[in-house]
Amino acid sequence: MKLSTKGRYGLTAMVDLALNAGEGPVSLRTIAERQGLSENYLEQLISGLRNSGMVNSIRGAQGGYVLGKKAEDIRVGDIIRVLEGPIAAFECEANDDPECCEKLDYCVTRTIREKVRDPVEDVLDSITLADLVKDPQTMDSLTDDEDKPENKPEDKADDQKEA
Amino acid sequence: MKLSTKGRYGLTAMVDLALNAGEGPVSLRTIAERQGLSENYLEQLISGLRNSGMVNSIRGAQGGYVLGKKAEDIRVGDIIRVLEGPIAAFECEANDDPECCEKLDYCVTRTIREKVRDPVEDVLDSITLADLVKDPQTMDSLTDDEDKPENKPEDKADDQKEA
DNA sequence: ACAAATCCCGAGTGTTTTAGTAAGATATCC
DNA sequence: GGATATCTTACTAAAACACTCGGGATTTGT
Repeated sequence: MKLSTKGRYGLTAMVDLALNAGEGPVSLRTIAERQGLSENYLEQLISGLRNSGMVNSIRGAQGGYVLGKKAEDIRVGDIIRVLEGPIAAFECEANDDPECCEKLDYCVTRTIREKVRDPVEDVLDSITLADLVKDPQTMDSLTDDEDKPENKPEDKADDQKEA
Repeated sequence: MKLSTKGRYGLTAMVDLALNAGEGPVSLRTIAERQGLSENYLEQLISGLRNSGMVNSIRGAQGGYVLGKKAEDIRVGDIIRVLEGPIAAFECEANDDPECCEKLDYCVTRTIREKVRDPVEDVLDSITLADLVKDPQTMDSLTDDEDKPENKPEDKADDQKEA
């Protein structure tokens, strides 16, 4: 479930681009250097973003990349989908027959698929690049927690590695 | 970003268990057969779930697994975290120094991390196993909540302080 | 025209993760 | 005691990951 470097680097690059929108193209070398990423690797990642129209490229010296649309029209979900494939994909395990679920009394894949996938995608699609470069307080409508306790629940249910 | 089979199989098994709650232990073989999964593989996955207290095991003949808490107290986010590690993890790329972001004018990782991670986790944590086994229409409150700003996912009397 | 900068593209590579299989040990019911 | 289960560890083929590398195409400045 965690984002791989593809998603992280790509999202980072997009935010960098958004921060520098309207100031001419930004080269991959510039992004790679100030974000501490591999330029060559970033090249591969951004090609998908270019193909999907989220960035435009300007070739040649003094070239680089610019956002292909307004930051508020680029959704985080779109970026993730391009870089990492479908979000929270649940596929029927039995086979590709869409009716297989009907035959199995206990096939729960479809239920999970319908109920979990969409809300997650909705959240990612509700956040745009513009949201990511806005000042923190304007993000409150998304996080909705000005009085968030932020207490770490003491159940450490996520470490089966150590111990 | 997509769930691996670990998350899918584990979630599927948990839903299966929830559907059969109160009817005695369910063996992995039973789950594996009716969901079309590998029993041996499922064994490995469920051990993490057991260690975190989400399922209890009964050994021996006629043994199996039962939910360790009520279905409404088991969050999908918890299951995913146990099986797949932290959700939507963004780590600082530079190093582990929490102050590294302060030094880089353009380090955007922290921004993304804070703004994207929490909403996704919130969604996953707002869906419980009970939601997944409920009839479809009762799930509407989760999927079309974009026009109800007042309906924040308040802590619905969940005591995640299990002994 | 030429060199430098830059995007573009595909191939190659070491490491890690995935998605299991397999086998044996332990515990419980009948 | 035997059948049924959980538990635990070890092993592995294949895929994905996270790059590196080399070369080609395009534009800019001189």
